[in-house]
Parts: sequence; structure tokens; C-alpha cells
Amino acid sequence: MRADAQRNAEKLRTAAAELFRERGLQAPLKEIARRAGVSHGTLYNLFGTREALIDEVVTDLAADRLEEVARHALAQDDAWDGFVYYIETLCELQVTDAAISDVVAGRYPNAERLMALCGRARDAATRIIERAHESGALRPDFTGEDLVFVFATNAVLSRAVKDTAAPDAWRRGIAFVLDGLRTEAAHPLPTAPLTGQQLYEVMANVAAAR
Amino acid sequence: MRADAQRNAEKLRTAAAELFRERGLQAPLKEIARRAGVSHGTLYNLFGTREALIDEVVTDLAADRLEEVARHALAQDDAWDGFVYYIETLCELQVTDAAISDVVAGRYPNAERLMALCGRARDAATRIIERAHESGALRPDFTGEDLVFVFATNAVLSRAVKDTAAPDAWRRGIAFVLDGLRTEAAHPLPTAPLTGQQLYEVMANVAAAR
DNA sequence: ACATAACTTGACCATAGGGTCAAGTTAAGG
DNA sequence: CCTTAACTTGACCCTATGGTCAAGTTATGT
Repeated sequence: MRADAQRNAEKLRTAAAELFRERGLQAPLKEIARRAGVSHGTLYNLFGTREALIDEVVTDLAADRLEEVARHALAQDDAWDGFVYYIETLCELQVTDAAISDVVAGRYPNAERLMALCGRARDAATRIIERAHESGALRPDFTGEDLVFVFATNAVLSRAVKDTAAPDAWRRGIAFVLDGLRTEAAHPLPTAPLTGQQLYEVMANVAAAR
Repeated sequence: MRADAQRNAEKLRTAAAELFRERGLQAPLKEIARRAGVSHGTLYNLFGTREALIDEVVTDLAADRLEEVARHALAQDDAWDGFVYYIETLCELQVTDAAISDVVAGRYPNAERLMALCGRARDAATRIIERAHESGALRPDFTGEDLVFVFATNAVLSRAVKDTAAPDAWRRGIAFVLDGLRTEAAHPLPTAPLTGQQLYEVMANVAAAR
């Protein structure tokens, strides 16, 4: 690869990281090119597809963040506190980083490496949930698949309250949900949990809805 | 108004009602005209703006539904049951009618009559909430403004699960929240409730988020 | 220094949406 | 039946998006 192409790729990566962060994974590619000070043709040349760009620019960063949060959550003495830490910290990330918000909410295209990362993240989440189950604090009928509800929800909520006079209001919404997830709060649920297949279907719809 | 114009207006109203119901209040005006079998120029001629069309086609219908649900909720013997009925029934409406879903979620443009209706609906909701507060079943720190969280959330959720193998999954999401709204489940909240002004701001963002 | 492969550009294609208006058509009153 | 005001149409304008490619430019090896 020629040196100028290398430089352009770098400028594009930087611009893409910024814009994805600000506006989410659906940010217009032409605007990324504009911000990088480069023709959009060059972007298509160097990266080909949005997915490739995402995989280069978002995946590793998101992986680091998600793994760090999961590690910390499992490190907490109290399993319930760990669970709450996991939910709340990911929700905080959703507020400050629209790209991660989309990742966590399952609102991402079929970027290969990103999907692999999400698989790993789900495994980590499962461990955190199981630990909270075993401690007795988390209601037993809450499953890993139910997390989509929490994060898809918070993606919308946090975007709506951001840049208003009450930018922290999402915490209130999440607090109501968390109070409903304690074992003492549990009442029988009206519906079976999602299967893996169903989760996949639902996530595809969340990704399409924009 | 000439008879042919009258007929066209009627065709447009019918098509608009259908499309709003299927796809929400942001359905393309040109597609409404297409479905009505009429030029989009005629739509602009007869209605002028999307807001005017919404006010003619959605507002009364939505008003009937919302008032009916509120009435029923207040008629329940048990205040908590009434509150749950209110939430669940509106959420059910959100599943079957995307127009009402937008109305309930606060995702509507500045259509005059529709906004007036929403004011009235909020008053009704306040009464239902107060009654549930007085009965002691609903946590005292839950306010009418917190309803946006519930309905904006369910607008997304229900759209994501609709047309999947688990079209009722939204009930699960709502059930977790409802369990968190009981007095026994309450733990201190991290944030003050939204003021009326803040609610307005948040709703404007919900409306802008497509 | 120059040939050439590598790279960049911007015009161009298409789609989808909002919106306007001159020109043509038609309902309806006299 | 014929005039005319009312109405309809669709071509046209704009913006924004995804995407392609011929033609022009430039870095780099020899």
C-alpha cells in the first residue's frame, strides 16, 4: 500500500471513529469522508463496505470496553452489585458513545468480527447473570436474552434525554427496571424467555429500525 | 368544495389512516397518495401539511381509544389492577397500531388537536397514578412523567418483536418494569423526576428520533 | 528522470423523501 | 351547452443517502 493511501486510510479511520461515536453505526459514509477531507470514492476504495470500516474502527475498541466492564462486574464481592454494575456501566457507555450504544443494543450490521465480539460479550453477561442467580438476589426467571430489552430500551431513552436539561434521566428508567429484577420483586411472567433464534430475529429488527 | 375533491379527500383520509396505522406517523406522504390512487400534488392541495392530515385522521380515533382505556382503568375495583390495565392495554394498542404507538410514546409532530388530546390523556393518566398511589400499591416516587419511559420503551420493543416468532415478548419487558413499580420493590431512585418542561424536551427528541 | 502501477477524484447513477406550480382537465352554475 | 372557477396532474426543484467508474494525478522503483 502506498504511503498516501496509508495516510488517507488513517484519516478515514479517525473520522469514522468520531462519527460512529457521535451518531452511531449508521452514520453516513459520505459524511465520514467529508470529515476526513477525502473523496468518498477513496473511502469505498480503501474499505469497500461500511461493515469493513466498522470492524476496523469499532470492534477492538468496543471489545476492550465490554471486556473491562464484564471483568469488573465479576470482580465485585457481591453478585447483585456486580450485576447492577454491569447494567449501569454499559448504560453509561451507551450515553457517551453512540457506537457502543448500538453494539450493546444489538443494533449493528453483519460485521464479522463485531458479531464474534458480541457472542463473547453475551457469554460474559451469562456468567454475570448466573452468579447473580446463584446468590439469590436476581430473579431466577431473568435470562441473558432479556438483556436486549434493557439495552435496546436504554439506547432510545439515553438518546432522548441526552442534550436536554435532564441528561441523567435514563438512570431513573433503568432504576425502575432494576428494582423489578430483584428476586423479592418477582411476580410470574406472562411469556417464556426468548430462545437464541428468537433473540437473533429480534436483534435483526432492532438493527433495521432506525 | 367540489364533489370530486371531496371524494379524493376521503380516499386520502382512508389511505392515510391505514398507512399511519401500519407504519407510524412518519409514513411518507407520497406513499399515502399512491395508495389513495391520487397524485401527491392533490394531497398537498387538500391537506397542506402532514400535521393537518394527522389531525383529521388520527386524533379523534386516538382520543376515543385513549379515553376508553382510561375510563376502564379507573373503573377497576383495585387501583393497582387499574394501573396495570392502563399500562398493558396501551402497550397492546402500541403493538397493533403504529399511529397510536407514536401518540402514546410522545413521537408526534406539532399537530394542534393531537397535542391537546395528549394533554388530556396525561391528565387521565395522572388520575390513574394518583389512585394507585393512594392505594399504597404503586411506589410513591413514580410520577406521570415517568410514563414516557415505559411507552417510549415499548414502542421500540414491540416494533422489534412484531413479526418474529415471539410477537408477545414485549409483555415480558413490560412485566419486569411493572414489578419494579410496586411499592414493595422500591429502592431509592438516583434522579429526580422530570419536570413538565423537561418532559416536553425529551418528547421532542423522541419524536425526532426516527 | 521517467514509466507505471497505485491511488484519488468528482461527476454520475439510482433511490427515497419533502415540496411547488404551470398547464391541463372537469364539475357545476347560469 | 358552455364558461369558468375549482381541481388534478406530473414534471420539476431540492436534499440526502448508497454506490460506481473513467479520467486525471502522484508516489515510487529502477
